[in-house]
Amino acid sequence: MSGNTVPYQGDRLILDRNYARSPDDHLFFSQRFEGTSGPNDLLGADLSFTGCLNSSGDYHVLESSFDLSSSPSAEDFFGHGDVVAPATATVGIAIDRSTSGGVNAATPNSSMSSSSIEAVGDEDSGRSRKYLGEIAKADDVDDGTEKPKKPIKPRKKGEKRPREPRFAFMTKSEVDHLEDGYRWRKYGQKAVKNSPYPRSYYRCTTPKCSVKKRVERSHQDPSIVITTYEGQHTHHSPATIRGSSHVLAPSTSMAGFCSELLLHHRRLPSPLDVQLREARRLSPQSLSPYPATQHPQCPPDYGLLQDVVPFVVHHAKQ
DNA sequence: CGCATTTGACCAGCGC
DNA sequence: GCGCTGGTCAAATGCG
Repeated sequence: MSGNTVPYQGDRLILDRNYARSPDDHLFFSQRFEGTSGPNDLLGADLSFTGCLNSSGDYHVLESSFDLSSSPSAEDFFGHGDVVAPATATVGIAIDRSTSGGVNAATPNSSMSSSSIEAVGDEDSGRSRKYLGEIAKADDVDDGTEKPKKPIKPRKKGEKRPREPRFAFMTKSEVDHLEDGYRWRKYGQKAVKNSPYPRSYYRCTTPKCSVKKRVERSHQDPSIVITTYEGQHTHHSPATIRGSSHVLAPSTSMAGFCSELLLHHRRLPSPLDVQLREARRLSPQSLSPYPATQHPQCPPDYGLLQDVVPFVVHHAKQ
């Protein structure tokens, strides 16, 4: 795209490349921004930094994610209809590590995307592993010997571990683990190379739900939390069942993403709002066609939320 | 007591 | 083959 993206490319690319360690990680972006970017241009430039106002990294981050209206593939990703304005401190990064080779939109919900979402690989490699481990343990009982600490994994040689579709995004937040309406159990934490902040691993506590998410802070900007969802929820959000959320929770990781946006957004500081208004003023055509408080599908009092929520709800209902 | 978190160890994949 | 790193497991521990 244009050269004005270059100055901001640096730290953001570093940040994101920490995520995209394998070619598969790039898949989604490569496809989504095909024609505007080289295949290895992870997100940089081509995520349209139009309307950048100043050197605020956060703001550019916003722009990169939600300037969907100017992206030729915005509808490919979010489905047809309204486009959301960059009115949140959360930054979308789509990662699809599907091994199916297709362009699985990382939004595993037909209501959000017309792309077919196929089951990717086995149900849950980790769970399968555990399951196999349990079998191995059962076998160990027979010989009466001290069982090995780790189960034997009969995975075939050269068989690549299948990956669930992933969807990652960045959120400016002081808390690491954002509420998204689902219940998560932390099952691990690891130090991340080149980052002083550990990465936490969470798994949905709902039985038979294989969704996982990773949460880590950006070492570039510690105020940014990077959350990566993997897999699809097989159930509704408990929060939705309780009727405590505006989000319709269509049982997808995208729904989790959206609800997280929503929930988190209520904690955002107001300066962001100022930035966004200014962005609209300077570059209205690249942003939402609607004023921040007058989105046609949303009551006027939601403030910035409506730039995100109506879009989500609208598509979730379809 | 049941559930969640912590944490050290293990394993797979990848690059050299 | 080896080492590094990410991802996961599971026992120990904490907490309500």
